[in-house]
Order: sequence, then structure tokens, then C-alpha cells
Amino acid sequence: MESKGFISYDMFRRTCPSHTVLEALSNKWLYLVVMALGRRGRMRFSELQKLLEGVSPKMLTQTLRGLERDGMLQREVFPVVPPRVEYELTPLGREFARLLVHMLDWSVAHVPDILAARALYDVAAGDAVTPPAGS
Amino acid sequence: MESKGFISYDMFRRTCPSHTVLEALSNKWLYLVVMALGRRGRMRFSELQKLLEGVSPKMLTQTLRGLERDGMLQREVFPVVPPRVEYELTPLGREFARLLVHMLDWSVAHVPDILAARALYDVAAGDAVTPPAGS
DNA sequence: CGGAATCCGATATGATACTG
DNA sequence: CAGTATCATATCGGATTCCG
Repeated sequence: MESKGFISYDMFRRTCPSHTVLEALSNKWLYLVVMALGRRGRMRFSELQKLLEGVSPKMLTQTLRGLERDGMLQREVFPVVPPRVEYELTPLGREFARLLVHMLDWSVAHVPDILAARALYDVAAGDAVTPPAGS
Repeated sequence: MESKGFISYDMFRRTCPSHTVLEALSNKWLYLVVMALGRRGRMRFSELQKLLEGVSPKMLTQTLRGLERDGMLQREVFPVVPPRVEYELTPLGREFARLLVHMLDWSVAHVPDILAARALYDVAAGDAVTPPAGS
């Protein structure tokens, strides 16, 4: 058998834990929450909700819970009224955030390229289907 | 007004192109295709299908088309019979792949941490709901 | 072989209303 | 304030079938 402590993961296999994790981490809201907390450090539920335009409370809660479950963020409840709950990345979450920042910074930087490519692709596809002249 | 050529994107806004791009790039199959092509360089449809355990032809096609549309990969058709089609990352795609590799390598490396965090979280949640003793 | 087209169920997601 | 509960829908995604 394999010597202990050395596990080989294969993300290409459906049942491999690495695949599952990868699946969990490929999520728009997850990205945005991590980016938000990575920048501002610590935020309340309502602050996140305001920043992430279009999140429903449901999705926000779900995303936050998932990140908490995966050890990426910590949830702190203050026993006051009205309620006050704050979220903050854990060291693990901060590591992830650092990598994510690179990827998303690159993505944002290349938005023009991508939009241009799309435009090109779309007109080409349109041409292929468009009748030669006025039908 | 802003000086020309300097566009400010805000990925937190639903309608911002950067948000759309981010949305498109947060996809499991997309990750796997990019990783696969990033490693092996050039692959046929059937090779990808074999490597990515569980992809339906539909999802694979959809993913490949999306990447092609975004200028991340190039599709090459050989006019032979039986058909032969090969996919390869473009320079843009290769850049993206490099960033993605970092993120996924990190993710895979931390799978144990994440699984451990999950286990902890789940037992804690279970405790909170479990009745004190035999009902 | 490399898809396209179709069908269909599971599930993800969003809007809304409500509560401690 | 910070969620939870509910409902409606959309989209995802898989299986299947067929074609150049």
C-alpha cells in the first residue's frame, strides 16, 4: 500500500475529494464573498449584502455557511440587540483569497480581450447562419 | 470625466462585464478542461471526454464552445473521415491556466484541511440539534 | 468520431414574506 | 439586524438518440 501520509488526489475523478472541493470552490458568490472579506477584513451580514449587488439573503447565508464549514471563515455573533454578526476570513481563507485575487485581477484586466473575442465569435457565428441577402 | 482608455470595472455589480466574466469563469468543467489542456497541450474531444470522468458530451461541448468564444482556446477541425477535432489553449488561455493551476494546486494541497474542517463543523452542528439523551 | 438535438428531472437560485 | 421559510422558476446537467 501507499506509505502513510501521502495521498494522491485526482481532480478529474468525480468521486475524488479534490473534485468535490473544486466543485465547491467554483462559485460566483463564494468568490465575491472571499474577495470582499479579503479586502475589508471583517464585515457584517448587511454590509456584505449591500456590497454584493443582487445577493438574496438566502444565497448569502448559504455561501457564508459553506465557507465557514470549509474552515475558510469565522462567524462571530455578538449577543446584543439588535443582533450583530461579523464575518472574517481564517488564515486558510486568507491564503485562498490571495490566490483568488491573482486570478480575478487577471480576469478583470482581460475583460476587454474576452469581450472582444466574444464579439468576434458571435459575428462569425451569425454570418454562418445569416442568409446571403434579404431573404 | 475619466480620461479615455481607463475603464473602471466593479465585479460586485451584477451588470458589470467583469461580473459576467467572473460568472462564466466559475465553473467546474471549465476548470477541468483548462487544466487538462494546460497539461497535455492539445487534445481531442474523445480524449477530454475520457479524462474528465462523468462529462456528458453536452457539457463538454458547451464548455469548449464557451472557452472558444472567450478566446481561451482554439478549435481545429481536420477534414478527414472519421472526423478529427483538436483543442488547444490560446496564449490567453495559457495565461489563465497558469493562474488556475496555482489556485487548484493549493486547493488540492488543502483538501485534508478542508475535509477536517467539514467534519468538525458537521459534528458540532449535529450536537447542537441532538437531544440531550434518549428522548 | 464529434458533435447536435431533444427530453427531462434534479437542483440551484431568486424573490418574497416572516421572525427572534 | 440577521437570518429562516416558502414558493416559483430557471438553469444545470445528464441520458439518449441521431446525423454528417
